[in-house]
Amino acid sequence: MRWIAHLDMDAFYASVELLRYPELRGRPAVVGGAQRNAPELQADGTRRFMTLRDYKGRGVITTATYEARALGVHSGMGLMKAAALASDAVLLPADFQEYRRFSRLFKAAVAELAPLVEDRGIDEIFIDLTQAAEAQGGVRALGERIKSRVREATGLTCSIGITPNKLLSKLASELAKPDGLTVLTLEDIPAQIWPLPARRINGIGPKASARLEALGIRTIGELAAADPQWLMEQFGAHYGAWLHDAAHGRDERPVVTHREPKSLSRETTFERDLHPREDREALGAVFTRLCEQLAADLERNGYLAKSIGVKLRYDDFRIVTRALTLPAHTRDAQEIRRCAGRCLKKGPLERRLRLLGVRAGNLCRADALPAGAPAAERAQLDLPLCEGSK
DNA sequence: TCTGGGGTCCTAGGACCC
DNA sequence: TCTGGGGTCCTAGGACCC
Repeated sequence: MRWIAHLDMDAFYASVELLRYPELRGRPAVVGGAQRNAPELQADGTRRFMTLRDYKGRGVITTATYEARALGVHSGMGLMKAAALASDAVLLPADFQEYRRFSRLFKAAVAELAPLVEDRGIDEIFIDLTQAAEAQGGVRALGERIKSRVREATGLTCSIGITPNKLLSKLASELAKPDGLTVLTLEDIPAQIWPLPARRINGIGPKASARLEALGIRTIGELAAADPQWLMEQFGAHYGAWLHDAAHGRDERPVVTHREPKSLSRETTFERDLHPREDREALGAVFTRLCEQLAADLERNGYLAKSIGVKLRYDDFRIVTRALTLPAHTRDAQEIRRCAGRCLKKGPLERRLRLLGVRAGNLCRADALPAGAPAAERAQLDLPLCEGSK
């Protein structure tokens, strides 16, 4: 029997901003948009904040304070749409460097008490508490200690769910937000989990939940009661079987403390849609910059890529991807640019583009190329051709 | 008032090889 | 004239997550 915790920082980006601007506490505020919205200091020493009313552009909300959520705005919502609902809400520019700093702080604080931590992005982790809880007075006591340590280290609150697996813990952490601690056992599933909407399960998104609803299934309990054979007919063997297991709270996935990235990418949405031919110059400049950023990312993280791809989002929001595999691994900006250019030529180029992205896939660690790697790859690394590597 | 940026995994068809 | 079975790699799209 395992004890797995899911820890979720409460309104993370917005809460980090409130540490900087405590005068905003209690006011609806959202994080999103670009750097140009930074609050300006006035002559009397107070800060003048931009509100959603003042915003013009294509940004979305990354995080909303609970006060802003009460007005109906939520992450992922376009800022222009949010302005219609909460025009007086303060708009703060996203400062990812600062969020990453706080992310490292809270993760380090947790690791002091329980070292088996799995990263789930900037503001979430899974923790395997099975060993640590025995030595530290049980799961609930350890959960409380983790919350205190996170608060000491960051000044921020988090919500924790502790159950026998990841799937249930992810659900449980949301049950008492913000600043909550929920411990569930398998016996609690019917009373605590089955009444929840099926959409709350990690892995049931908008499409699947709409299809379930059309089939008369709204709650996790209704999903649990559905015939597994029938689910497999409706959703395919793999996903259908998973839906059945998930609804019954079954999940054996381990907590994984380290993972190698499979791809790195850079993309940007233009302020106005660009036409591949009419705006060739502007598009080419952006394209080159994305390739240079991607090359720098590969270099900084110590990876080489063997496949390069582009992503195009047209003005009608349709997405097309094109990719090519290289003869040898690379992290050279010019080579990436050439390859991405060839990919771009494959895509339909009649419509205006809203977004352009470049992706590096098929990664390998720069220090892990086999000794017999082709000369071109070794030349990239400035390694002598005769020296063998491990 | 149109909807960011960075990822993962799965599926499916075609090429190519034995 | 008609027609195997398996395996891997590559490409493209789509659902989903934070």
